[in-house]
Amino acid sequence: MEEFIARGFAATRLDDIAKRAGVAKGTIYLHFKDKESMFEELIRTAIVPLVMRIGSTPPPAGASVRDMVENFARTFIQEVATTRRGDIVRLIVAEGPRFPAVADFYFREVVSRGLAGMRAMIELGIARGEIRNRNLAKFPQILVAPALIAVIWQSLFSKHAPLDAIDMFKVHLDLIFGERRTT
Amino acid sequence: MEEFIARGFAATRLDDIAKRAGVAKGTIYLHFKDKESMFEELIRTAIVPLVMRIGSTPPPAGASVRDMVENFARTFIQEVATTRRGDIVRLIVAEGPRFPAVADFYFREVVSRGLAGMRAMIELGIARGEIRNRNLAKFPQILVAPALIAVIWQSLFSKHAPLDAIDMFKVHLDLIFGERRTT
Amino acid sequence: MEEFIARGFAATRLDDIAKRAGVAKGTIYLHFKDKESMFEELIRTAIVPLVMRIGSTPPPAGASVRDMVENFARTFIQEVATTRRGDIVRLIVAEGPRFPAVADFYFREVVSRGLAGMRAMIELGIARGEIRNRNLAKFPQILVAPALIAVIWQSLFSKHAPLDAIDMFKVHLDLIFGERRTT
Amino acid sequence: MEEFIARGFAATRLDDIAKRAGVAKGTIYLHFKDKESMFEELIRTAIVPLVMRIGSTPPPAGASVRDMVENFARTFIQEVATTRRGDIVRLIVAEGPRFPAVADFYFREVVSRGLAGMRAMIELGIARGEIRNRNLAKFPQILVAPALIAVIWQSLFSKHAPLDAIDMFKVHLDLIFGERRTT
DNA sequence: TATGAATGAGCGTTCATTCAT
DNA sequence: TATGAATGAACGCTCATTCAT
Repeated sequence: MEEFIARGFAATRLDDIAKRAGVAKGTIYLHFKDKESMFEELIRTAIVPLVMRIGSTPPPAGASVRDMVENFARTFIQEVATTRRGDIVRLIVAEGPRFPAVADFYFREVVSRGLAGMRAMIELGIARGEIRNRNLAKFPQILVAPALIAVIWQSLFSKHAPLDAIDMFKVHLDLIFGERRTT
Repeated sequence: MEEFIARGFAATRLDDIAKRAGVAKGTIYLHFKDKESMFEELIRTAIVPLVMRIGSTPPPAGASVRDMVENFARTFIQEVATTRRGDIVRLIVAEGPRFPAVADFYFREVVSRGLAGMRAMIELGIARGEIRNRNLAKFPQILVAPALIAVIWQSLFSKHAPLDAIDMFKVHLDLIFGERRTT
Repeated sequence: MEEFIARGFAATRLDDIAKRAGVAKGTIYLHFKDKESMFEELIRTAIVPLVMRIGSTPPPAGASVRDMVENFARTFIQEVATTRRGDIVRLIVAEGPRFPAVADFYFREVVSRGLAGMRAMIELGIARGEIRNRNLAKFPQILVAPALIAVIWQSLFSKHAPLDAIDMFKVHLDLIFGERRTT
Repeated sequence: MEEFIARGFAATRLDDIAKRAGVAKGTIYLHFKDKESMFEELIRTAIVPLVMRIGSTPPPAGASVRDMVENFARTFIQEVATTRRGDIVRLIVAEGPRFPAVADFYFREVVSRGLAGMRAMIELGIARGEIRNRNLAKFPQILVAPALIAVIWQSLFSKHAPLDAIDMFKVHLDLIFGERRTT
């Protein structure tokens, strides 16, 4: 996976994967049909812990919706956006169009579920009066957009200009939930 | 450029580029040092009209900041996000890490300028009282995040679930500028 | 053996042989030094029953030489030429030049013995007055030539044009022994 | 072609072909789609001069059918059976079953035409009273069988026991046309 | 004796790059 | 300036062979 992340699908050599895995080249073919299916399977298995790592954070009891979303985003940013795992997301963006199976899987397992979860939260926030804008439930993408931006920024521009993703997300939450008096 | 967009750097063959360009393969080397520098130059020259297309929209006289931003976003979404040009952005996200020159150029010419422009608008909005959240000026990324999301969504998931990017952006603007009474 | 017949030496995989034999791949190496010697041994052991099947037909008591030869040829054609066994002969023709040990063995065990037998018959036929051409004893190959042709035809051209090998052989015998009045 | 003859299809390496042809390996792919089609095309183009070499011998004026056939066979044996060209025939026998296109072509261009020519000669021989056995026309294969045997013998057994193919063929002709008084 | 996972040399094929024309 | 045939390094993949169990 590290090799695919570092070089992309086409530029990654089976030789390097084998070397890094500490096995002979032929051994790879005992586990995978070919390079393509290896890539797809690796992505698939890499996504599961990615989702787990996010989903496993239990919402604190008696928490406001804002706290829940903030918790969620903080976990994502700390555990994904600012680590090598974030590059998996970038890898999917990069190779998705040429690997429909990857894009399909990602949409099904991560995107649609994640958005459904976000939508539920938004609706809860609306019901509780924490969120005023009722249309937000139609576009839960807005809620997560800055987190995704953070992932991309990290890979491409962090050395040009560091970005405090958590701070950014808090400002974003202020837009949605209203500004807090204390910051 | 079309070929690079469709297949990525590594999977694109000079043969196909030459065919599409209507020249012989050898002719390419009269204009470019090698495949890498051709890619970098093409990206560079492709970005300019991309920026032009956005920047050229003159702000309507006497417009509110919201109108200006909305105009801007509408142009971007119509002219970039929902067309093949949007894939250039995705291409940069995909190949950027392996082509620092590309990422550098993109940051310098597009991202930093774009964000500076956004920041100026945000500050104008704050000054005029249109925008309440003063912290937004620290993170102009938030302003454009949904537009970028739209680009990525278009490439990867539009066939799974179409996304009305303009509607989404309007909701996003409502978060920033406050909800309009009439929609 | 079936695998070697179907695909030739080089294109046959030990994997398939092991599967067909119902053993693990490694087990093969307990019985054979390597693929080459396995091929040679298999050919050797396959030839024995091939010869047996032909040689075992007892000449009918009081038979004419022509009857003996015809019997012999009929057995060969029915038991070898028109069955999978015939392909062993073709396999030897195909791989012989690259496996001198195979060609040597085949020459020693089958060809020279078979020709010696044919020569004896021809001489008997000449002695009994059944065969007029005394020179035939110098080239017993002529006697069996149509049978070999039948084997090759079967493998290569039977689907283009079927060949009644037994009828052909009878005509051939007519040339040697003189035409019979009744057909 | 020499390489295929010497080693068979599967065991022949493109490297060796390129080396022998004095070109780089990649150059091969400017002329042939892949190894298989190269093999098929080479066989095809090798057969043409093979046929030409035989068919070009003009029948001597006022020749008997026996003379014509003998001439024909002598040319075949001298120009094909006892030279490297004969191995092309053996190669077809060897690889034909795995290359239906080759077997088909060979049947169409060589076998069926050759047999038709032989049949015509036989019928002429019958008409002229040179050949008594009218059934021979049904199996022109018999006429050429010893010539084919000679080809195979040459490849496999000539070092064990040399075979005078021309002498053998004369005896064979004696069987068909009747023995000549003088030899 | 039997296994089958692991090996790695070797093959067919591709494609960026060169250069004689 | 333009060509495109030729190159050959490099890659994905196969498969005969080995060896720890």
